[in-house]
Amino acid sequence: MPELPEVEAAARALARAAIGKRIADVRLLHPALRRRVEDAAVDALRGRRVDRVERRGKHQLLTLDDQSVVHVHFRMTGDWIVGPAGARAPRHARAIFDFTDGTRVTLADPRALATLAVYPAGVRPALPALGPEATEPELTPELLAHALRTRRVAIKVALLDQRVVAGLGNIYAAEALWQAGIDPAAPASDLTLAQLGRLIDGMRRTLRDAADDPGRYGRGEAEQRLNVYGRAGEPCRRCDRPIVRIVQGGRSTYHCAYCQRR
DNA sequence: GGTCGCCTGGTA
DNA sequence: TACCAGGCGACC
Repeated sequence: MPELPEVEAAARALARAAIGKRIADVRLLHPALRRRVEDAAVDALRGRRVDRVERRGKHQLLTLDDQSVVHVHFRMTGDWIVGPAGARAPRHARAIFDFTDGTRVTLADPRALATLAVYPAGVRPALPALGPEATEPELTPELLAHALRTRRVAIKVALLDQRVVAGLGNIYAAEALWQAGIDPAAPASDLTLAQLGRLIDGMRRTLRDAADDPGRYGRGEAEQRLNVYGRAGEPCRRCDRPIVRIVQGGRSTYHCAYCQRR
């Protein structure tokens, strides 16, 4: 559940489930998480109260009452599952937070690529640099042009760079480019201000549509609102020509070669 | 510019 | 059995 609207929904669910509660126990169930987090750091969470839940880009930060911070990134397939403590661990449970009121939040993550880090009070969480989010008014064509001025990489690849714009993933980057009628292979620095304006509109529209229905994309109703992603060979909803799949930076890009030509 | 590794699961 | 997968960092 990796792109911004989904992480936003997850962070809200986490806030509802955790803020104000005291941690009774934390267990890391997957060796990849245990490798990354010291036992002592996990133990130190016991007895702490969750004061704040914040989202920055696709990162989630839980601030505890002693000002220590738990940093979680879902990567590809992470999600929160809220339920009663004492129940059987959900499928693909990788970490479990039990609260003293008898409730539980589980990090479920089939691919086990999600990351979790604990920062003691006074240690700043080591978040990577993040650009503005597409929905923020400070993101203007001029600012985007500045960020991309030296970037010869394909615009699709640049959009996945969270330092440029925070929150877009592989699916919505392709969708935004379709909305804007921009060739995903165009060098990022070649785009005109007019194109960048359309691109920002396309990102906002894509994210707004997704936020209306933050259910899982890739199946069910959510995928019906995708215009290009996963639709290779199917007709473009604007011009009826077939959507094509290309690979950029090792990842699939779907686009309409007619509507999105240079 | 690109590739690989991290992990596991779903699907052709 | 092989390929694909929504992220991201390390590396060439």
